[in-house]
Amino acid sequence: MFDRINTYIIRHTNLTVEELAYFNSVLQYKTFPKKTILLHEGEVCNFEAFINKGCIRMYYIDENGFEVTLQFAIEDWWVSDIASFHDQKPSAMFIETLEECELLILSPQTKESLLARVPQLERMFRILVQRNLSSLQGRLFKTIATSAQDKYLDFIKRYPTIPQRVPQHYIASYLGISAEFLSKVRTKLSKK
Amino acid sequence: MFDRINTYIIRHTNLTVEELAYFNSVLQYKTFPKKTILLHEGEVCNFEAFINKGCIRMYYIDENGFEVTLQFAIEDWWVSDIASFHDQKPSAMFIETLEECELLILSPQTKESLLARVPQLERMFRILVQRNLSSLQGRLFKTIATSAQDKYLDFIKRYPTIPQRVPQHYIASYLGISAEFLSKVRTKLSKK
DNA sequence: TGTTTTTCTTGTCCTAGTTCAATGCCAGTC
DNA sequence: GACTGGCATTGAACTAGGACAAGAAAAACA
Repeated sequence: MFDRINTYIIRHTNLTVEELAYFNSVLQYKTFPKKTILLHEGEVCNFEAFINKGCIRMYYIDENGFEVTLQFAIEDWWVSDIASFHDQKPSAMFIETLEECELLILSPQTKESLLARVPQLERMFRILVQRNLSSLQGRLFKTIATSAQDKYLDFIKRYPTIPQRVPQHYIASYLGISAEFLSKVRTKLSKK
Repeated sequence: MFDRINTYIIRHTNLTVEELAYFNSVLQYKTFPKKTILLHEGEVCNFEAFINKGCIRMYYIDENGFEVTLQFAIEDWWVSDIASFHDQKPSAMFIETLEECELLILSPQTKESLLARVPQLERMFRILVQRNLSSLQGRLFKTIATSAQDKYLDFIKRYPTIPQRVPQHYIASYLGISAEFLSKVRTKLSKK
């Protein structure tokens, strides 16, 4: 049950055996069926979850019902609306399972006490957020500066396993293009 | 010289007087003229700087010379390519002063030893990055989901002082629209 | 002060991507 | 094994915004 996350932790920290055991002891293991909404817009996000198995999507919806996928997350990723989680304020996004999921969950309280007891994790979480920030910066750049086709090619290169796991129109909403146009881009590419 | 940053630190932490004094002692104060490039694409970013005075722009340039402004930063902001700074790897972005600037600078080494000596700052920097991440998420959403006009209106609402300080075509490149089109949006708005 | 450089505006034409609507295509599921 | 509801594809008509060019205005500079 903790194999996957422990491998992850060992790669990113040098916790002692005791610390690791303590870490495991505060995690809450939970499974969710496909298409479960874990976080609704307007709710406070009370989890930071490590994906042991499954696939999750984070997205925004505007007044007109227009959807933008912020992130797909699969095994070994952490998911949370970190701002909502941390400041305990209402979230602007949705988080939804796309497959049946096994998650290892931290609540704000357990994370707090975990960080107090194992300060080294403070660093790990900071680095995690930094990586996230940096890749989001790069993505914003690409979103603005490159064509639909290039964004799509870049996407399948960066996340080669995602297209097999999620419906194509979600990928379109990640790239910031319409589902129809993504389809047209794909047929054009396949003709080459 | 340290008034501004100390006010900032006091608001975000509860350092002791000694810790604060130590923090001040490791900061390097430097001034730069307008239009100085502080970080060039391809270089390793060796600073994390608090802006005591001035205005700075972070941006990307693609192969065709197309520019995207990632961020404007003014007094009380920290600027750095955090991924490059932290991992000591080449940056993909430029950082440039738009006005004469007074900066308080941390090098990777001083930041490292600072965090070791004042662990509370680890938390402050993590929160800083989290805020950054969260606002970038919101921005990506708006970039994809809203019209040029709405993006511009949102921008001047969020950053009311920036338009007086930076050329308009940089704002266009922040919004992801052409300078010409921003001009057209503005004349249309002023006619109403 | 005049000169040079940078920034801003305006118009025309153009295109990448959207919207809408129709059709076909599975994968469940009763 | 027929029926359903989500997905994907395709086409036609449309539009937000881009590219280019040329001038006006405003800063910077000496």
